[in-house]
Amino acid sequence: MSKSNNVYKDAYNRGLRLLDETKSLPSEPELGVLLGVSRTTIRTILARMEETGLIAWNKRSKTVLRAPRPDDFFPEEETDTLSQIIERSFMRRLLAGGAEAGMQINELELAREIGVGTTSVREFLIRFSRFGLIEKRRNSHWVLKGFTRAFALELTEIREMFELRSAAAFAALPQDSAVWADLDLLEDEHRLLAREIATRFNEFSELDERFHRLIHRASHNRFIVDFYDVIAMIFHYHYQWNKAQERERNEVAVTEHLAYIAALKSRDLGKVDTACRKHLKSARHTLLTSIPEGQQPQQA
Amino acid sequence: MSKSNNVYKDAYNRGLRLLDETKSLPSEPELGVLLGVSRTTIRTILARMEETGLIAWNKRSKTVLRAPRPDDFFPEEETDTLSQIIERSFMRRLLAGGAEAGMQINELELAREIGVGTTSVREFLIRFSRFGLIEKRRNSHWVLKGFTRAFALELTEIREMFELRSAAAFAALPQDSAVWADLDLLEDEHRLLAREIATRFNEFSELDERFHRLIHRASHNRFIVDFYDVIAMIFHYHYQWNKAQERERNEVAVTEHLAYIAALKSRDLGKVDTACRKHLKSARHTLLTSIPEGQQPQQA
DNA sequence: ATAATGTCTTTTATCGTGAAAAAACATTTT
DNA sequence: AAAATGTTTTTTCACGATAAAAGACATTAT
Repeated sequence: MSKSNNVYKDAYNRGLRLLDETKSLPSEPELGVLLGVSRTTIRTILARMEETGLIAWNKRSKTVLRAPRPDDFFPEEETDTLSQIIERSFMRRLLAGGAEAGMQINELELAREIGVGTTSVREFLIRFSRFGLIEKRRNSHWVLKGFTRAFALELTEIREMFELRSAAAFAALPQDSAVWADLDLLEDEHRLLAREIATRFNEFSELDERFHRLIHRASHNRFIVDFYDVIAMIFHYHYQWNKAQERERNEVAVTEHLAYIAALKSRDLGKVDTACRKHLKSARHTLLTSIPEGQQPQQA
Repeated sequence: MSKSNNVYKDAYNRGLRLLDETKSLPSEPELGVLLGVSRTTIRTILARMEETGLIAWNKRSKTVLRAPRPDDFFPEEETDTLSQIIERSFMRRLLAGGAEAGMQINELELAREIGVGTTSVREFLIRFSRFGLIEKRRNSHWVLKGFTRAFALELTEIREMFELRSAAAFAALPQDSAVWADLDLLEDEHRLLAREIATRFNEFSELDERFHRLIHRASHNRFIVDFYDVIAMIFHYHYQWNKAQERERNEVAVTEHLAYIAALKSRDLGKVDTACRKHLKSARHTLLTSIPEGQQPQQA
């Protein structure tokens, strides 16, 4: 097993959804753009669609024969990239207990446990190291620094610095900038979510990320934009294992976002600063209270 | 050739220097700590030292028989890590011209050109990506973003934010903190260098890095500390290819550092801020003037 | 009994290999 | 002739294998 065909399977699944909408599929290059894969993969997909009787394929003509059934789809778990699989596996071990700071990480063991090659694990760890949770000892093992209170504080310190700056840059953007329309759209989504927060509170995470990324992008600084990956990763996994008061948390956050948006639209730097600080403060507080006390970082 | 023994060769070379100082070598574990390698490697080193008649080795006794000659040392280029080799090779291509922004980077081609496996190149690129100069297209090639004016501006923006904060944290450190002694030592080195700047100006880089790292460490924030790696990398390579006005540049910088150090020692936050800003401003200016104008980033 | 040396086992670093996917080139269709 | 399809080549991704290096265990010396 040298390389899984998850790119094909994922694109195939997404391709199935196109069948509902049209009576015949567009050209191969067009499909490639639509699904974000190469023509090679598109042709593999079309070949299978023909095989399973979904379409009749002859050169340019790709006629839809029937609507896709649930069993036409590849199972979800087969569409994940290896690095997603490794990441999930690793994060589960890290957050779902038993991961002490200072612990050493064994590439070979991890690889065996997850059932993948060592190369993939190595590459994952290298990529993951930028999150500041692990560190490599020169030609030796990796060391886990732990998801500690210190980590959360260091993370939020940078986050606050970056976001305050980005928010100020955002407010200073000219009126004809496209971001204002994006902001309006996000505002509407926030309003909608606020109204139905009782049932849809779990949809907030995704909205939250889009909102903050929009703001960070105004900094026009790749280091600031990229740093949001660290924040997003931490929030994503952390709140997956910590659902305490999720509804209340998100309800408060939506309200703060709306105030923050209003401040941005006022373009009054003072108001922006206040609203931003208020939101960041409660975000930090939420994160910190969810980390057990007394957990001290063990540094060499 | 599955793995070069550069760890051994480098440790061996460093080990040779120990022979000048003593008549007999310490125990194997002690040597391991001294040279930063495992006992396995120490024993390989001792075996060779015995073979070449440098020492007489019998269990605990490791008597020095003769002083090492120049030809006892392994050639410098054999002591480099693969990633160092790849990095140098890559940076030469990047900085020494011909590297347009938007250009695509081919792992296989790079690997062939340097004469290493693709895995090592891949791992290097992943590690290197945190410097913000390259970017990966999802399951496809890497794209060079280029060492442009925009890059330099984004880099210095973060640098200034981080250093101002670190400097303030430094000045606020209690009098009994060990850093003040470190600062005194660095001050002495600066004074010494300032006196002999005419001949030793090329030694400034190394001192510069140590000084700024000391300050950044005061932030107690891993993201700030780690970010200095980006700065150090850029400065290291950039000034290796750009020696224009090196002496003048460094002369000014030494003076600014001394003022900066004095400000820190005064523990007056206003003075620290002023001195720090002044130095950072001239550092930015120096970096920017060395980048050709009109070179625009090509973004998708 | 502590700390060294001697020996054996495990892990890391790197390569070559092969399938998946992308990209390039050639041919046909509109 | 522009854009599609058909075909071939190249590149990326991931694995298992192997030597270097680290680490663990057993034995011996002080």
